[in-house]
Amino acid sequence: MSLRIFNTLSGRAEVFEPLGTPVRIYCCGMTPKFHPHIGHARLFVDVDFMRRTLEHLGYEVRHVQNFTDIDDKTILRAEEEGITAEEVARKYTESYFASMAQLAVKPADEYPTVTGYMERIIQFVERLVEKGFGYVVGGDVWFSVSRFPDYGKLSGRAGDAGLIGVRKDLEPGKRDPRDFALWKAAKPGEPSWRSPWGPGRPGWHIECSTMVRETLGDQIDIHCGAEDLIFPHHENEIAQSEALTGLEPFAKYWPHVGWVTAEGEKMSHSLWNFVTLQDVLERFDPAAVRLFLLQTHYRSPLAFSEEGLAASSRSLPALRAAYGQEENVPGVAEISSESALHLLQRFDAQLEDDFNSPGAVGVMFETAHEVNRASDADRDQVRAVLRRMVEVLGLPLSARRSEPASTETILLIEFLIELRAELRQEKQWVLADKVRDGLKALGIVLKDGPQGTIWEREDREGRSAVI
RNA sequence: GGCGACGUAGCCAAGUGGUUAAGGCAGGGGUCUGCAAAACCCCUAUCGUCGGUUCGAUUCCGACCGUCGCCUCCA
Repeated sequence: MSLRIFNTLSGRAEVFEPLGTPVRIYCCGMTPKFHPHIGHARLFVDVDFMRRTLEHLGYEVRHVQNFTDIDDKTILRAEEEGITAEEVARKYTESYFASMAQLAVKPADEYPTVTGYMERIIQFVERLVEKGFGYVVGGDVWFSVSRFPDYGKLSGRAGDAGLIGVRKDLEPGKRDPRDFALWKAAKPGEPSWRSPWGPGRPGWHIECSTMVRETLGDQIDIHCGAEDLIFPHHENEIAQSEALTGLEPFAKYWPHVGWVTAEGEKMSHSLWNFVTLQDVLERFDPAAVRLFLLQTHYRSPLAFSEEGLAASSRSLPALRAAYGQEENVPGVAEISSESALHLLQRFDAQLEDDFNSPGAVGVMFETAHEVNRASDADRDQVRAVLRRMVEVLGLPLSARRSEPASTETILLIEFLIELRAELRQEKQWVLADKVRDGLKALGIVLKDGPQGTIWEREDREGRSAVI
């Protein structure tokens, strides 16, 4: 088997054949104009899962993700908050990193920003003008779509069809309704940068073309982002980049991540119907949030729901128990148990089928059950495989939210367990149960097993940890 | 209007032209336990509707119904 990736460019899944090593991935990041919401989390968790899959399958990966730290929205937000656009970008970029760390999203290798690449963006626009793909009107620079015959190949909006829906009222100076801004002259009071065309700032699409080229090269393997970026953003990126370099494809594979909806509608900052990640991570275990997101395939629409999050939370204790605590488990390479290897193969097959995370999650749960079913001889091996699966899915199972219990608390609990053991020996069931119920009320759960009684702390929705 | 996605058990969600249609949550029965908890075993789906192709379709094609999205800033 080999990895297959759905490519928006061709409209079907294709066998993944990288251009070289490392595999170069660029992901359109966020505009830090507010706290990230669940929709952002979905994109970045899914992309992180793709990256982990590639690494698991033996590829070396170089992953770049940008921040659009200056645009109309950050400027607007700055006015609302009474701070500078720069401060807005910094504040919400920090919020992004805080939430992503909780979700165990691996950091990208580089996080370019618009402001950090301003000179090179300007040079990129200059080259496009020189080559006749851009034209200057006043302080604005426009990309001339008619000069790029391949326009529309990603989104399927070509020719006349592409015209429909484009803003009807032609902006002053535009020669063709499809043309889009490479550089926008600054309005009074707006942040601006000096350029050959006067003070202004980059159009929305040129930043990504520039940053891809500067950080990864003229042609890359995978360019991802959310579905809504297909048109016009990614379409325009292709036009700019391929026009400049004369090389195609600009990016070989274009997987696009689907929506998160809230109450039947697409969740978005502009509709104000979003749930911030901060808020969700406050109320639910980060591992449950990540699991919830991964339980839907990246291309399918995902309906946000508290019930879904709660269901994912409830599935964690069993998974954590099978995952185990401190035990040393063998490395995946040393595994000989046939059932363990078979499970891993089935897991990999799901990954290779266009990053089928729900399928992979299914195999992971089967593996967790197999840990309990396996013979003593095989258990560690199955557990090792389970741990690898959890790692590839990136579930932060071992992250612990609550404060560790103090030594005194632990001694006290152990004393009560001893006391209860004696009561049980004397068949003083009422008193023994009173101890157990009392601890339960404090969030301490006792479990009697063949080796004695163990205790766990129940934190939040369905979360428990052996301490 | 143009382009596209989706409709599988109570809920969420994979998947397949023909043996038993994953997995999670919820529910039911059982084993274990002093009772629980955990764990394990078992049970719960004629795959939106109507046609067509086929020896055979939930899976392919068409129509219809329903839900959602992009075409304007959007992850």
